[in-house]
Amino acid sequence: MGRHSVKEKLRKGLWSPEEDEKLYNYITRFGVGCWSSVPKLAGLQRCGKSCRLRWINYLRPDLKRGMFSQEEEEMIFTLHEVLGNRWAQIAAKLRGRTDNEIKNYWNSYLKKKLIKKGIDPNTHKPLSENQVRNETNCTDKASMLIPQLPNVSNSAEIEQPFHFNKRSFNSEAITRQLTEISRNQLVSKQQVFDPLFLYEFQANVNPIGPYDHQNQIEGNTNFGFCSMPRLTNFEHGHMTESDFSDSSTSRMSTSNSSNMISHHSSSGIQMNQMLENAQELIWDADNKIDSLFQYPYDGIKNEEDFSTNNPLSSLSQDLSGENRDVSTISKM
DNA sequence: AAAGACACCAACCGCCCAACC
DNA sequence: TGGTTGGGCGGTTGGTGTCTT
Repeated sequence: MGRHSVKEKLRKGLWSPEEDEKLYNYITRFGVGCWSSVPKLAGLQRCGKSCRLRWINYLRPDLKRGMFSQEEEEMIFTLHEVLGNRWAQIAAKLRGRTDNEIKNYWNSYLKKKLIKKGIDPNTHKPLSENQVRNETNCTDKASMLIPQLPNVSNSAEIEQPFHFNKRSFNSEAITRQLTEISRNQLVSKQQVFDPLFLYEFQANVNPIGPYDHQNQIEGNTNFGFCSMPRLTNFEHGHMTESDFSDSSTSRMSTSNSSNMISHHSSSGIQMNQMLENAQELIWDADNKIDSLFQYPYDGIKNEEDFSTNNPLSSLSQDLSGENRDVSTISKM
């Protein structure tokens, strides 16, 4: 930071749709070479670092965003127990999620949930009674805001409407969903090609092939940027019920959207074993996690096994006893 | 209806490390 | 070998929306 010239007037704060468009167009066209040169080449009044962050946390086409699935919550919980606050490493195991997103989710939701369960979010060990009392006092209001939901042990139950409070069902949340939809519209138009292509040509920038990126970009000139989540997209009046459910369904169907996740998920036995393996390798977190995920995955093939054998299952169920997805709300 | 409290999250900050010269 | 630069990361902040009183 602070390495740019003081004379330069660099913008800060929220990104405008125009800025997003410039950055997106530039990266999709030329890939990422040197972040420090990106703003200049893309015509942005931002520092390279800011561009990088914006791309990684928001514009990247392979971002999943939306609500976290049960599997993802379990993954985060398990990984955090082993890795601690190494959000980047945790994010690396959750494709489509950013470290920032996971960090925020942890701090705003999972942490409180753990405390409420009497578990120290730092150590993942039970809090003493005093600690529980103190923590609970500190987070009473927050706890009350966390929806009290029935445990969900199978996907069918997830489909059922969950109890929600005002906070879990508000226009802000929906607006975020809509923003996500808008962003997806942008991205989906790009996904006539390999969604991961960017990574490929980041490594080997070639604006021409193997894809004709220019044509793709030019063919996508009418995508809608929506960079400021809370200011979008009602005003456009484009949100139809089908839009809404389509998008939420895509997130809701964890069998689809979390294929990537289930790729990392496993049966309870495997998960248990993985955790044990990981804990034995505590001196080397990277190796630990790699060992966690070195097993072949074919999704959670037996959720009963998972629930029965995974020591974290009861918590996980409680943690993710809801699938806080607007699709369930939309059914109400 | 208004003001304060609270929650969420995008973005920033500052540090660290590796690569380069 | 030491200085500079760029990228990555975790912690923190500030803006905004919602809820409560």
